[in-house]
Amino acid sequence: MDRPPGMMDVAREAGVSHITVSRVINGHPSVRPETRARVEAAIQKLGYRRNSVARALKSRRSSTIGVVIVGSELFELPRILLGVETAAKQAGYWVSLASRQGESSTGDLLETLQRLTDQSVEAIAVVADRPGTVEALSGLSLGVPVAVVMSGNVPSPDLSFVEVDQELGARLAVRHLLDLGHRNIAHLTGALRTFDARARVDGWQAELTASAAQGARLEGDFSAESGFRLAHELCAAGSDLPTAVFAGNDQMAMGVLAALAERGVKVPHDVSVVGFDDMKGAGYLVPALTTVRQDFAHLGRSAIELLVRMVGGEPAQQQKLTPRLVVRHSTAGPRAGS
Amino acid sequence: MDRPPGMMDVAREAGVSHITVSRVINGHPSVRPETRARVEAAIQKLGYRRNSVARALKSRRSSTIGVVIVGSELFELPRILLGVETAAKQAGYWVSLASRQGESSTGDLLETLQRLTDQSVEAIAVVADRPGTVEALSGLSLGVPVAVVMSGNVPSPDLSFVEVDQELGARLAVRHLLDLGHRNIAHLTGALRTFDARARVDGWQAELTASAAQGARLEGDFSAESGFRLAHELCAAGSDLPTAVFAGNDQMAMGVLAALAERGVKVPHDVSVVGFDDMKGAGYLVPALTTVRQDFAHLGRSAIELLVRMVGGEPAQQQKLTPRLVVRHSTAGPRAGS
DNA sequence: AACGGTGATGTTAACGTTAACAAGCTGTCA
DNA sequence: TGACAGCTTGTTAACGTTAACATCACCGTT
Repeated sequence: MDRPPGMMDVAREAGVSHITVSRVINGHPSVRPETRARVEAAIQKLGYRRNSVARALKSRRSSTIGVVIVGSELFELPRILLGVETAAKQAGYWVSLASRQGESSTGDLLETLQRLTDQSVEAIAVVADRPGTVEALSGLSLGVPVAVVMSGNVPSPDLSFVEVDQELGARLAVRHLLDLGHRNIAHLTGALRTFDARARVDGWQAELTASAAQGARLEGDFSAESGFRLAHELCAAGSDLPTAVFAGNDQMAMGVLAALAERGVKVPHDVSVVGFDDMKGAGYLVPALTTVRQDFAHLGRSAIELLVRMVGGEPAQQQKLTPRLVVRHSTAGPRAGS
Repeated sequence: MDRPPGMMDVAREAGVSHITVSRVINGHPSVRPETRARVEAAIQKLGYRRNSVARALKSRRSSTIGVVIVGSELFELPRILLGVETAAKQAGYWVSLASRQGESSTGDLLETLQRLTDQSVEAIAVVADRPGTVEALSGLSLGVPVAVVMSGNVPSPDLSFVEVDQELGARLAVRHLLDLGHRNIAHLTGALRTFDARARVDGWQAELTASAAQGARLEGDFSAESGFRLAHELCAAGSDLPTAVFAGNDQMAMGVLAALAERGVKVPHDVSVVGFDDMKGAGYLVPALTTVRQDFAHLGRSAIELLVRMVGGEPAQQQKLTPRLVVRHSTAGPRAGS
């Protein structure tokens, strides 16, 4: 025979019935040790492996979690994915991937989710950076637990949320600058269609008004190029140069540093710069970038752990992870004479 | 009833037998247009979706490709994954993820692969940066096509390889430096246990000896920190400072730039620096980094396309993608007086 | 000695699909 | 007219597993 051995084959080899084999495999208690040993020997001998597809069909448990990735701009996606995969493996789950490029027409999202449920995944994690996606999601009921990773703020009874507190992160960054004595703190935002960019703007704004400080806001898109361009704009604007810049993320901060270097503006002497993410190598920019660290692997892990609990019957919940300010050398007090 | 409708339900609704429904769904030619329409209406009405698990069980075609990720140091993994997912989707395949942290004990790798075949994936792509993994792989036969992504050079009749030509990339980088007039070109390598680091060393070495030039070689590990440390070592060594540094990747180049800035060594005036990868933002380092671009998405796409063809019966093959030198501002001719 | 309970094993029937074969219907040609 | 081809549709039987129920032996109890 060519096809891999099944329970029947093992059963024949061990001189028992196939159901006994099933029981051995699933660790069912009522199997005589001796029988168990015989079955296990047969399994060894034949190199039997359980057919997980048949198992999924019969038991309606696929042991698979679907992961949908919506925006591909997510720079730190791999770290999330790694956390997801690790946690899933640990919990005995598979990870099935489904990304969606381009803009989120709601129907298209639904189609992706359905493709996933067609596979009978037991739960779905949606990594989404756009509020639109979350709204689309909150409407439909798929019959499986869904957790949204990264975005928050759209409470829905059936959806779980796992996110790093972006607003808090922004506040930490801005407060750090305020503490250093800055009163004019510009914010070069990420793409405002994304959730995190908005939350960071909110945090920046809130902290600024709380301290009666001020600062310009220019919209970028998370790319280094946009940071570069906006920093130049800022400089070109002339007179009231901010003494500190809060960039939408580290990529943008890179662009800012590049632009300021081009203009001969010294960081942090003339202008302080703060990023967001703590991307790989952020500590080796020149100067080493002060930034807000997000633990992406943790994010992914939490999402899966939450989903596993939801599969077990627990209700949806919202989880906010706490970002951490990492102070390096791109921030300092404002120049005395300005 | 609570469970989703099956073919039987659709068949009843349309007044045909379930097998006709199957034929409609699979686009079988011999179904009368009128019948087809009736079935399609029933499908619409009931919101029927094919159960892909049952399909996989019966037809032994799961439409799933397994992706194993071995090293997690792969900085550019997400781009590969994106290419993989996109191509897979296009070809009508699912992507099932399985990463393996830590060092590659061969048995462990086998276990991961088997977990994948247990799911009856139709093909497996292994993203591996270590030669060890490839060797382990070349031994065993899993019964499904396997393609190795990233690593190359271990020809095996059953394995396909898709890689960016690392050696060529290194040669492009070094030749560029040679063309500029550099004769002393140091190489700060990536982790030498990885395949690409080794190939880059080879390329650097080959090009150097071909031009009777020279240069020191220091081993790093692809991290910015190692680049930083090694660049300092290089400077501390004293007298015969190289006029150019070829870093193992862009991260290391970042570290190099940081270290040189600290030492007051001007790039590119005093020393030229070349990286590898063309990571996001490489153009916004100070100075903008000359580097070798690898098209990772293309890599992922090629791997999947190759696997799909292999599923269709084509033999294994090796594919090398060509990297491209991106010249920016971190390279220039050596200082006249040195 | 008969009874009920428990623990170990087996029998049967799904899960929802597709493959293989069978059968009916239509139309054409000898 | 009958037969054969071709198109359409249906019947039956898997695929490999698990759930539900059935069976049987064995033990302690009354």
